[in-house]
Amino acid sequence: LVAWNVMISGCVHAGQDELAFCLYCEALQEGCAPSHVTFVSMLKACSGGGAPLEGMLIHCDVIESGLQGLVMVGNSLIEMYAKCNRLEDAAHIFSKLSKHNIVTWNARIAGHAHQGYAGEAFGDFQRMLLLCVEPNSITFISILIAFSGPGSLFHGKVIHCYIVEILDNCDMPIVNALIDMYVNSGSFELALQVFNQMSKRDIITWNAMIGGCAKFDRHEKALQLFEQMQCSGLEPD
RNA sequence: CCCCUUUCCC
Repeated sequence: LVAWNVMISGCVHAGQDELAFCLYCEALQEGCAPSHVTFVSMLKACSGGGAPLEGMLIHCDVIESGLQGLVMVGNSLIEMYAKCNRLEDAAHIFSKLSKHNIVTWNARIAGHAHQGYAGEAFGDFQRMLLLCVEPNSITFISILIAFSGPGSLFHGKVIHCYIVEILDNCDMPIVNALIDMYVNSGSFELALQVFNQMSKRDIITWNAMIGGCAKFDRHEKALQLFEQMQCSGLEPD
């Protein structure tokens, strides 16, 4: 079983979703009982390709296996339905899951955020805080995605302040998400301000900021940053 | 083998 899981998760990581399906079917035909690891990988394969029908088939197998109560499996089901644009089904899984951990909340917040339901995402965020679930980096990134759009600059700033207030040092992915939020919310100046204040930058930081320059027609600034990036020793990708 | 996340592509 572990051998099957290694191959299946390997395919999913490599983006070979259909191959993962073939292997999954073969494993079943050989009488192998899938484990929660198998399901997590297979549900990810369905999310990646936006394959709700396959996802539902896997969901049926999950129920048959009796593993549907495991929080990891539930989280993967929520993610799969959210990525297949089926937020109602994701919500249904969420409500039936007795144990919600930080990943469960993050999956829901990210699901709402990516589909433009900023209010829902923020509501989830507030509810998890009320339940005293500690937000982590991924929570903050997900809520920033919710407010990455025209007209949400104010909310984005509020979240930014909140993050600064409760975190003494944000890690790079959060700051990268902040830059992206400001770019998409229409404030090039604030994005640049955050960028300039960073002590460390990775390739995503540079890409986000250079892409931001392009969106605001600041081509000379984009070129300048591009050169600066290479001076800092990073290769463009 | 082990669930959620940020740039770009789609």
